[in-house]
Amino acid sequence: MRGSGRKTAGGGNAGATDDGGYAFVPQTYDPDSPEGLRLSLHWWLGTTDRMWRRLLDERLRGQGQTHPRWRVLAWARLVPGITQTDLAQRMAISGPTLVRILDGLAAQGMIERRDDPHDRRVKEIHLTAEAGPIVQAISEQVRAIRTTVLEDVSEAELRFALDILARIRTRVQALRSEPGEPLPLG
Amino acid sequence: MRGSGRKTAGGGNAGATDDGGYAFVPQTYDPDSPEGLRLSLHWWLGTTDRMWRRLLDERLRGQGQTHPRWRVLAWARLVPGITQTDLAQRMAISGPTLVRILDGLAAQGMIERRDDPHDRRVKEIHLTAEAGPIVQAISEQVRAIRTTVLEDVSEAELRFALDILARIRTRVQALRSEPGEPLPLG
DNA sequence: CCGTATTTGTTAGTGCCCTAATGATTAGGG
DNA sequence: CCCTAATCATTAGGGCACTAACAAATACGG
Repeated sequence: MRGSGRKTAGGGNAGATDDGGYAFVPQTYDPDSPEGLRLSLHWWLGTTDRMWRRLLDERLRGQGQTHPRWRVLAWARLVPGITQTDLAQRMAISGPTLVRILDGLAAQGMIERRDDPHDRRVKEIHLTAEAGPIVQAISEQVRAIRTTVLEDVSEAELRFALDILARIRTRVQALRSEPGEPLPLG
Repeated sequence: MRGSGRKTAGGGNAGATDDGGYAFVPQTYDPDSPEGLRLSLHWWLGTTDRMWRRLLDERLRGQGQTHPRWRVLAWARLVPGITQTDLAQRMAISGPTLVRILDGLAAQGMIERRDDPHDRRVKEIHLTAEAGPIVQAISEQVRAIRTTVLEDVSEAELRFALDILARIRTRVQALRSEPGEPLPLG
């Protein structure tokens, strides 16, 4: 079927099952060694997230939306009149990135930017009247997908996974704070 | 400092610590409820991956590289003469995406595309001579970062996390195979 | 009160990711 | 043999993410 064997040296724990092309892990190490486990976790963390996001984008495309656009709509419903700076922080994206997403949603007529009466620098984000039922429908759909995706993970396992992720983030942040010495090769 | 309190309704489990703006979780539910746990896991799965990737991009920028570019270089070293189709599958990205990355690396003189002598459609990807020491240095740096990031996660926990991620992917794939019924709202 | 610093949102430019469509080449069936 | 189907790489175009630089407005210190 796929990958006719040409130049297929090295790693990859691909079995016989067709997983849509997500089997390969670039491992030069024993997959059961600590080093191989760490490599695998990095790989599958990113790959699992990307697959999940792709599923959402696929389902939302029928409603003319995408995952980032949907997140804006969800926040705009939860906090009517939210400012762009606040929104960007909550979504953990930069200001310019948010501007593009808002431009697209405004062009669709889903949101509108209103001037803040107290501070003329600020703009309030509001859902339009037409957006209401669409946001409601997407909300239920997204929740159903999330429930199904995590159906095989118990509550205790969810807490444990969250704890592991938090430990990883702590280390990542510690490294980001460090200067990061340059490599010794011009 | 940040988020002066204007229109700060709804969720967010932001504490007093400055975490760089990654604290907000869009929760309309009790964070300790199963629903809130599922929402949190989805959020932190994506956020943790993005933070880790950003750290790598930041450290690799000094070498004129990025995370995706580095992954190409790693594969090209492991499988000399790998084809673009094979490479795209192993990286789990699309063909056109890979073409752009290869264009950038070729412009840097890090890789070169050679014609396959047996099949004139195919092109072999090879590292250039100058790339060798750079790839070696980056390899060690990336491995060191990965080891540090996962320092607080035991081997048993790594296996457990990999198992949970695999269960999630199984469900995601099952949903992607389904037709995905359209929402009932024009 | 005035000049400077900060905040808000924008544009410009780069990179990565996708789908759809195209050209070139190879493989296969009648 | 020839015509069609499949495969490999590319181009075209859209969306999301970033940094850098900027205009407008507000806040603040002297």
